[in-house]
Amino acid sequence: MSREFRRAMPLLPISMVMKLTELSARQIRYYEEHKLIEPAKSEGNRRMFSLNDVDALLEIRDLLNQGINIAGVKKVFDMRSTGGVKTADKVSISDAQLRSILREEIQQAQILEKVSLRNGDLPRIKDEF
DNA sequence: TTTCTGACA
DNA sequence: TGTCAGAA
Repeated sequence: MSREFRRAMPLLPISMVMKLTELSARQIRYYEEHKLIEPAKSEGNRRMFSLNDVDALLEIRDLLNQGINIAGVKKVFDMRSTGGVKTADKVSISDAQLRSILREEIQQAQILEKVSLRNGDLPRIKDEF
């Protein structure tokens, strides 16, 4: 079981992770703020990333590129650690996960649409007075 | 020199 | 998200 141990070893400085993941330091820190990753810290409060962190960041990047937001990424991660879909597909999200997320994305979009409609009504109402 | 945090656009 | 300032 030393494989896992090594993958969990915090070895890389943020500069390396930036190159490995194509992400900016700003983004990496932002994802950390949102608990998507939890890098270890070392001398002088510097972040040290493990290979697992890099993997996580790569997935976060892909998920984000698929149009999923931070909240969605969180759910995917939570679902993996929490419930059923443990191993298997790490390459691509399972259909169930994708649908679950998409469903909420659609709901959000609908809500936004309503909000914008309401805002659009305000000016009209004002004009009537 | 590199990275950190906080803040503004 | 990018970028800047000030500190370690």
